[in-house]
Amino acid sequence: MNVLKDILSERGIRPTFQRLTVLAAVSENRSHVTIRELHAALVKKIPTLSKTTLYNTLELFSAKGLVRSLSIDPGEARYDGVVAPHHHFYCSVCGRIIDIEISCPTGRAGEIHGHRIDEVHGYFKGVCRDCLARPGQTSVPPGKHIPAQRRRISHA
Amino acid sequence: MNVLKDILSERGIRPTFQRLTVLAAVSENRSHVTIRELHAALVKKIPTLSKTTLYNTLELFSAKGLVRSLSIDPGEARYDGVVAPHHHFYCSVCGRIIDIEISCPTGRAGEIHGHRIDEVHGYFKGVCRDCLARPGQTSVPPGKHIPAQRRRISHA
DNA sequence: GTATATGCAAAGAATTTGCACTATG
DNA sequence: CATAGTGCAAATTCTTTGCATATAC
Repeated sequence: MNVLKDILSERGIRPTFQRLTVLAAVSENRSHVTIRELHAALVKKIPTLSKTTLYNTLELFSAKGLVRSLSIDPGEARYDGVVAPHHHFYCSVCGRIIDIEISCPTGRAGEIHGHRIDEVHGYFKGVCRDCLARPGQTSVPPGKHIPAQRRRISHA
Repeated sequence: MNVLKDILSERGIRPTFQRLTVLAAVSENRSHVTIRELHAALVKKIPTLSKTTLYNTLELFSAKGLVRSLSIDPGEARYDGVVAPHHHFYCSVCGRIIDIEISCPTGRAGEIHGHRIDEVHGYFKGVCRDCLARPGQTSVPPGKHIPAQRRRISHA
């Protein structure tokens, strides 16, 4: 647990209890959490935790390169604890995000046409293997956006 | 103008005046418009045009492959009239989106690890050439998100 | 002790929904 | 005429802001 404290200190971030808890959650968890999910999970440990703190903390972490902010899910930001270059697959049926382990050679350049590149994002949209297999869901039209509220499908 | 009508009819979309106007605007305009921008531009032609219709129309067009919905700009969806595969560059200072004319070979596959791929999105975040050149703006920290309201910078 | 972080409540903005009205085939 | 599209207003949801309190150094 002192490792996390060092990670923050090294980057000039005050290691508060909230920040350490968030960093632990995002690092362990291999998933791509939303503020909402993270808040729901962490209020169990910190009952007074506010979403404001989560917004502040995750933007700070993102600026310091500790997490990556994903704009895949329309209408809700997601955060990835894995900073190493990789791509993502977004399932338009269940809303799940799956890691795709390829990296873009072009992004390494650091600049394109004079524009400074800070981040490289690659993602694919479609229907995931599980949703394709699930009967009655096979004919989902491409490009259809499913709002967050009615997208909760368990992949048990 | 009858060409646009045919484009819609061919895909089983009723060619209403609103839809034809939207299709014309998105096709001509090489930019990546938001609902807000599109509404501001089109109320001049159709004073009664509602944002609801724009949301409906653009989602329909996206589902039919006439436009591509971009989730690059955090907090606001953008629509691209160019469907051909290409990437995008998002400037975190001015919020502008610039086309990057490279295409991803992996995306052509149609499927990855059993997941069906409908769309391929690649984008880079950073600071654009113009904003780098503008004095006093050169030290923008990477990853910082600028809300839409205070991001209006003219590139005249 | 001072600067910074947290948390609450309220404000702001994008998107969705319900329903009456209108236009298309 | 019947079906499908449009538009208004209200509701929802995500995100940001202001300020008082609490915490780290």
